[in-house]
Formats: sequence, structure tokens, C-alpha cells
Amino acid sequence: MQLAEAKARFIADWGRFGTNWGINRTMAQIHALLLVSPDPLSAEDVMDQLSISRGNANMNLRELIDWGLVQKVLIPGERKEFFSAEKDIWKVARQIVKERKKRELDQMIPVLRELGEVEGDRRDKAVRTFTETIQNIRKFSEQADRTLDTMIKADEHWFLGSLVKLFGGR
Amino acid sequence: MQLAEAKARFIADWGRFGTNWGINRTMAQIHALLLVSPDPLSAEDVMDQLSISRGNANMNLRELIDWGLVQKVLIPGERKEFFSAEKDIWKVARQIVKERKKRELDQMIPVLRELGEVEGDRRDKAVRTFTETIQNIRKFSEQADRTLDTMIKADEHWFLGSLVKLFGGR
DNA sequence: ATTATCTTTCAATAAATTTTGAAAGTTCAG
DNA sequence: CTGAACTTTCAAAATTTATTGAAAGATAAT
Repeated sequence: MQLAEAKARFIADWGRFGTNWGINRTMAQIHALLLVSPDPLSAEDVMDQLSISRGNANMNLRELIDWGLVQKVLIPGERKEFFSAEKDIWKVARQIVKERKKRELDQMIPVLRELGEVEGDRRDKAVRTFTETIQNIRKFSEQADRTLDTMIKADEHWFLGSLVKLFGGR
Repeated sequence: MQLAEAKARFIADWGRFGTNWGINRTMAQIHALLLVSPDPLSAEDVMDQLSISRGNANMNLRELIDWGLVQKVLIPGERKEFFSAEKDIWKVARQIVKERKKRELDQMIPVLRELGEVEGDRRDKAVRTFTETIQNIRKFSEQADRTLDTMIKADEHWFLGSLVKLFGGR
């Protein structure tokens, strides 16, 4: 397979997988394009290579920057802005975990704490089931929260090494 | 807060979070409802409590069964089918990891292996960047695949205990 | 200060996904 | 076998989400 075809396939597939992860297709495609581009690209390059509109490119590039996956790059002598993606995949994974934790887990835990304190007769089966389930979800979430915090802080080598040792991967 | 209100909030919130995870709102809401119901519910119960149509209830219940999160329960003397959700949240998490791994990681790895073998002049920067990035993503994915396999097999106690020890949780 | 270049916004439009509900299918008691 | 009880299907409709592109907003060179 030649580069052009492989690149097109990667962009299409990465876009498809992105949609399973709550990321929209175009955002994932732009990410894929930048991941495999040796040099930073302009908004125009992105528009051309993916056949998308200016507004769409702008919006999704901004979102990628929000997620900490893409950076604006200034090229001396150029008026335009250029964009480049973090290529170290471990850093990418850590960044995604960090953002999702912030957007999801950190929002859910306070809700679960509140719901876990529902009033009612503890002899009532419905109350008991509700309370127990919510408390279990809360405990699980709090444990996950602590685990992910440690992961986020850990450096790549330590993280990989520990997991390999722990889980016996090779 | 009283049970009815807490239950409604939990269903709404769980539904909202579900959409971040590629799960549709209704499916997550049905899951939430079954999670906090002490006894199995019929399709009719689900339709009534969530105000959704018969077709919608049927379709999403089937999908929850596909995911291994809900089971059909036969109640002696009843003609209808009843449904109940796995309440052990560690089992739920493991089941979700297992299914997503199957649907996503296991599909992506063969693609990455193929794309990693793109032909071209290794002195060409574009070819080099492409190959290196894909290989890194592939290595990461293969490591994640092994790690998740071990997690899926591990029992809850071992898994929790190991993570606590490893990451210093309390 | 003017103008050319580039970026952002956002209302309109298009596309994708979800939901409905009526009809068809199934199962089982009598 | 018949019909009542229940489940499944699926085309149409509703809803949600993503995309476009033109206009407005910046920015910087001259």
C-alpha cells in the first residue's frame, strides 16, 4: 500500500473510531491528519485535505486545542496560524484521560454523594436497593478517580513498567 | 430528598452521562432504572416509568442484553418477560470493558498492523512520520489489549486490591 | 487610515440518529 | 386449531447533532 492510500484509510478509520468515543467524526479526522503530518498544517490545508468548510475546520481545531491534543504553531514569516498534534501517543492517552475525568467523573461524584443520602425507611426494599446501588457506584467512582489521578501524574515509563509488572504483559 | 425524586434524578443523570460514552440516552436510562429497581421489571413497566414507546423499550432492552448488562428473568406463573440488571458495579465495569475491547480495540489492531507496513522511501519525511506514528499507536494498542485482557480475567478483589496497592489509594 | 489577509461566528441547512406506533410475528392456554 | 397475550420489526416522523458559507471581526502590512 502506498502512503496516500494508507493515510486516507487511517483518517477514515480514526474518524470512525472517534464516534464510538463521543468525539465527532470530523474532529477525529483532523486529529488523524495532524498526527501523520510531518509539519504543522494551516486551517486551509486541513480544509483542502479533508474537504470540509472553513467554519467546520475552525470549530473542530478549536475543540482539539481545548482537549490539549493540538497546538497552534507560529511559523516565522507566515501570516497564517498553523496547527500540530502531539505525537507521543502516551501523552495523548494521558491527556484524554485527564480531560474525560474532568468532564465526567468529577461531575458525577458530587451528584452520587447527594443521591446516596436519600431519605426514607430503611426497611423499605426500594429505598435500600436505591441507596446500596448508588453507594456502590459512588465508591467505584471515587476509587477510579484516585487511580486515574495517579495515572495522570505518573510518567510514561513508570506507568508502562508498572502495568506490565502488575498484569504480566510481555 | 425523597426516593421518587432521587430516582428521577439518577435516571436523568445516568442518561446524560451515557451519551458521552456512545450509549444512547434511552438505553442508559433503562439501565439506570433497572439498576435501582429491587425487582425485575416488565417491558410495560419500563415503558410506563420512562414514558417511551414499546418499540423503543424493546430495542434498547435487547441492546442492553447484548452488552451483557441486563438479563431476561422468567417469573413463575407470569406470561411476560421480566428484566433485571447486574447490580455489582465491578462486574458491570468489567463487562463494559470487555465489550468495548471486543468492538473497538480488537477491530483497530489489525488495521494498524496493516497500515504500519506502508511502502515507500524511508528517507521521505512523510513516510517516516506516518510509519512511526502508526507503529506507536499500534504498540500502545497492543499493550492496552494485553492489560485489559488481564483485567477482564481478574476477579474483583484481586483487581481492586492490586490497584489500591499499586496506586496508593486508601 | 486603508486595505488585504486571515479568523471567528452563527443562522440556515443537511445529515445522522433516535423514537414512534401500527402491523406482523410468536407463543401458549384452552 | 383459535384467539388472547405478548414480542418484534420497520418505515415514517421527530429530534438531535454536525456542517456550511457568508458576513462580521481581527490583525498587520503599507
